[in-house]
Amino acid sequence: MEARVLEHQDGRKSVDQACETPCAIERGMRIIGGKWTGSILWHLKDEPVRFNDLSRMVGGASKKMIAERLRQMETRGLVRRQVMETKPLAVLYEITDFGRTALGFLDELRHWSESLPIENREAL
Amino acid sequence: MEARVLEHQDGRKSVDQACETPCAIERGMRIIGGKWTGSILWHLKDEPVRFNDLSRMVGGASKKMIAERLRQMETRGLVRRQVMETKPLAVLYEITDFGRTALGFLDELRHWSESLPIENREAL
DNA sequence: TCAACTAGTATACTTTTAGTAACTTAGGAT
DNA sequence: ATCCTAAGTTACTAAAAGTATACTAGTTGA
Repeated sequence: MEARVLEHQDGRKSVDQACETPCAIERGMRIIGGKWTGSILWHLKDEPVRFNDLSRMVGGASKKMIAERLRQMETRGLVRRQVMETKPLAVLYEITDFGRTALGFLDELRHWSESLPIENREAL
Repeated sequence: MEARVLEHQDGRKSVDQACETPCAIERGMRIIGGKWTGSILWHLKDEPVRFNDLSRMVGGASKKMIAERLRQMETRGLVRRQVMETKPLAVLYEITDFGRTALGFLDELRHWSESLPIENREAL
């Protein structure tokens, strides 16, 4: 993280401790920063939610997107899928303990986002 | 944020207070969650940085990406571009006070990301 | 019987984003 | 002359994300 620019005697430059490739912030963003990922996780924070209810909650995202994200989040261990063998079968998505560890900064992000001036909100 | 599922007498369902379209978390992600945006901002936290130095610091991103992101961040008020009329002209990018307000959760994200188990780090 | 629900999948198509690589314009050093 | 630097831009390609419709197959209620 502490990248420093070095200047050689011959004028060439190089960067010490550059983020070779994705540094921590970038890696984190790739796990939690995907479109809809944060929203979905947030909506699961209180209780397990069924697929269709979830897609109703996350306005703007199509079922295809919700399904794709949920698969991805499942393989990454953020959510758990459980099938309830009830009459009209129900599939519940539940946040995992690991998923819960991400709620902290999602909440910070939410606060930050809500405090934004109008012009920044508009600029979605 | 507090979406609730309502069941009507006739069996139809709807969601109360659904995230009509992008809720706070989603909006925030669209401002700060773009690819490289977080990294770039983070690298500006200590001091203004020149364009090429920045692109060396943010490994993996091309100059085109850095330039695009910087333009976007500039219009969103996260960074400021200042041209120094020195012999070989220098362009400095500086974080704004507004940009600074985002450093809090970027740091949280960094902590979270660094604490991830290997299998999640690999899954970039 | 009809319509709406469940949890998706399938298909097709468009748009947006990300990525590479080469190029520009101008100065400085070897 | 030739190469390096700065700060980008341009052209093109590839991949991701989006839309929208239709479909499965079984359930429930009017």
